[in-house]
Amino acid sequence: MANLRFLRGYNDAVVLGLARSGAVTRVELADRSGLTPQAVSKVVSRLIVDGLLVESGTRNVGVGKPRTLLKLVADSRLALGAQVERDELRVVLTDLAGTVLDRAVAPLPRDFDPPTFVEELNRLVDGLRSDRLRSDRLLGVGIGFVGPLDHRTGVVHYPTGLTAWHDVPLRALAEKRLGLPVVLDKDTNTAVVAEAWRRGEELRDAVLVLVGTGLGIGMLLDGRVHRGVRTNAGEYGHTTIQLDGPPCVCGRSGCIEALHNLAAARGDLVEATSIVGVAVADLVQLLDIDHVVLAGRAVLAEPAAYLDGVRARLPKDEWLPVDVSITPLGDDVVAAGAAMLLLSEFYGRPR
Amino acid sequence: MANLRFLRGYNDAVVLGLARSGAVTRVELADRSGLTPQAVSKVVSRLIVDGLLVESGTRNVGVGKPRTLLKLVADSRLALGAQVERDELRVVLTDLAGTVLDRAVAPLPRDFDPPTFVEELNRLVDGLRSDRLRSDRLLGVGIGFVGPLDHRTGVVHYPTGLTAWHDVPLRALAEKRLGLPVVLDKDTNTAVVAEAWRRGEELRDAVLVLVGTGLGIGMLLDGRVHRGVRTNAGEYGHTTIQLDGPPCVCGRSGCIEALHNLAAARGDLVEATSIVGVAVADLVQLLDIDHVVLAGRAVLAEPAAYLDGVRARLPKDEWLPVDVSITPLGDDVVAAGAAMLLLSEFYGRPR
DNA sequence: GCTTTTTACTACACGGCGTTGCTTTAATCT
DNA sequence: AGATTAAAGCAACGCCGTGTAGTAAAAAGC
Repeated sequence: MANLRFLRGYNDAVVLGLARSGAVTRVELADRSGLTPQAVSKVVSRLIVDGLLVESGTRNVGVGKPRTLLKLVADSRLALGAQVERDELRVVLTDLAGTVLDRAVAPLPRDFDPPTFVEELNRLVDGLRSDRLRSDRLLGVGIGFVGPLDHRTGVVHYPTGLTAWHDVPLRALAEKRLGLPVVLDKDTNTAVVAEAWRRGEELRDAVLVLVGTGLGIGMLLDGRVHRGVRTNAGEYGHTTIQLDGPPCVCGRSGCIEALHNLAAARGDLVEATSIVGVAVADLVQLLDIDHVVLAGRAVLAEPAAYLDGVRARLPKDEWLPVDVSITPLGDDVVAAGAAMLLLSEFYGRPR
Repeated sequence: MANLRFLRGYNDAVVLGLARSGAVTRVELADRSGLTPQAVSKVVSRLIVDGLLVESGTRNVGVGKPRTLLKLVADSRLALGAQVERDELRVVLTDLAGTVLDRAVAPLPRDFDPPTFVEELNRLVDGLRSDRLRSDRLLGVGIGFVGPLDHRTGVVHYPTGLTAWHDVPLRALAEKRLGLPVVLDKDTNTAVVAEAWRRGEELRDAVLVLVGTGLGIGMLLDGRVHRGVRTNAGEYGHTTIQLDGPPCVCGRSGCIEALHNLAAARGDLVEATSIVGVAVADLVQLLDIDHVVLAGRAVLAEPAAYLDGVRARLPKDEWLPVDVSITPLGDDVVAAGAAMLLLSEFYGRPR
């Protein structure tokens, strides 16, 4: 279905998305969005009334009236984002521009259960929002969890190592306890949302590779996060890369994750990064993406080695340059992305 | 950009897409599209005026006025589709429902050049359109070509084995010679369009695996064909599946295609189909799709074996059933999909 | 220093979109 | 036969982006 409300929301999101990249003018917005100048004027005035944009000076580009610069009011809306790992909970506060303003980290007990988790989440969230936060600016909380889970219904299915989590309606539980809107997604997806939200239209086809104890990816395809039929896409760690390779915990053998972890365990960094490199090269060919972002504990421990390992394995065709980088958000990428996922529910393009 | 014309085109396409699956009523269209009954009435009356739909009887579902059945006028619009292989050109005529009405096949000379090809294409197209075709119903021609090529600009880059094809603006050449709108896409993409167009909303996340001399895939993700930044996505044949495997023509080693072709060459059908099965299982995990369609000369020669090989390797989790099938379009799938790609340019959802 | 030109931006009427509220039509139920 | 139920159409409406025309503010020309 598509109606006029959809139309307006869509165009508002397009303009706001362009404004996120930095100071712009109405004329540039019209050029880059394809909207007419009048439509841009209307959209911009709506956004100014809502406090999301402000005029900030002028820019002269030749003869004629100088263009009015428009700037995002980054702190007009804020969101919290949480990363849930098997041993740790991290919550960050970000603004509309995707800047991390504050963070809190707490350990989680071994094999924690849902009530324990929700209480701990509430404690960290309260700590972050009490400080300087007028509550009307805080939009909600995003949660990046390990899969499998269902993004649409907000239910955690049965993550390995967390025995008390079978079909837990986490979004509903958290919304009730926190009194705030909550969105739930896989950690790899929130991580790629972080990159997409911050870099805007520039990033349309990208993969974020999260290398920790496992190896998962978040896919941004044609500007949208690809989640698959059951929010389960991105399970790349258990892709076969050596048909007759060593057995893996997943039951199959020769998986990327198994080979990588074996190499890493015996201290063979070159081999470990090379396996990630081959795997990423395969992805680039399969999906035809132009950006690869590396993240996760393993990568952040040896960023240069992983960068080299991946870059060395990529196809060298000059007409297909692939940009490989380490996430500038570091350990915050999953939590910050969860916050931006929530921002995008309010200010991203409607579905 | 999104304006009112976009809005109308979008809703028209939604309704027409639902009507493609078979006879429907306005009430059902409203339910399934999310549009209000009144909006559906307006859309339907537009489509009836354009000759795309007709009322055809009533269906009684209880008390009250019976629902009016609406039927797609399948032959109100027609399109031609071409498949270009290294030794053969195939052109088919399809209607709005995706039914193949007629076909023509001709051999192509070894390492044919663009002018030769365009002439041969024109000859086959003329043969098909002279017969019974009032030209106002024929919308244009779609071409499924081997990659790499650029779907947006309609330029063929440099397919291996065709030395005269370096950056050839095939879409422009063909449009000029045929006097019809032309779209160009990779053969794997047109093939998956064929499945998507025929099966409608039912098919939203699927992969079509085309096994011939090479192994390529077409990806339908969230209802849209994923082409990647440079229309080059789907090069799955050269994905590494055996790190220390035999060298491949692509310069790397242990590629799916190399291993499959080696097994097939030595007549080991079990091994060949098993390799495709592992590769497809990897894809299902990575992309979280629920439909896999097998196609291509190798598959059509041994359909049962490939079906078994793939089904045996898929994860058995009951909550993730994956439907595996052989394309019912057989050898026509690429050409028919090219025709449907052209239909979708006119009657599919606008971008 | 004044006018002209160029460019940025906006006020307003308009056509087109889906929506709302009501009416008409055509079945079944009592 | 009348009541009830459901489908579908009609008309008024609110809101969307657009087209036209106008205003504002700078540089350029003389």
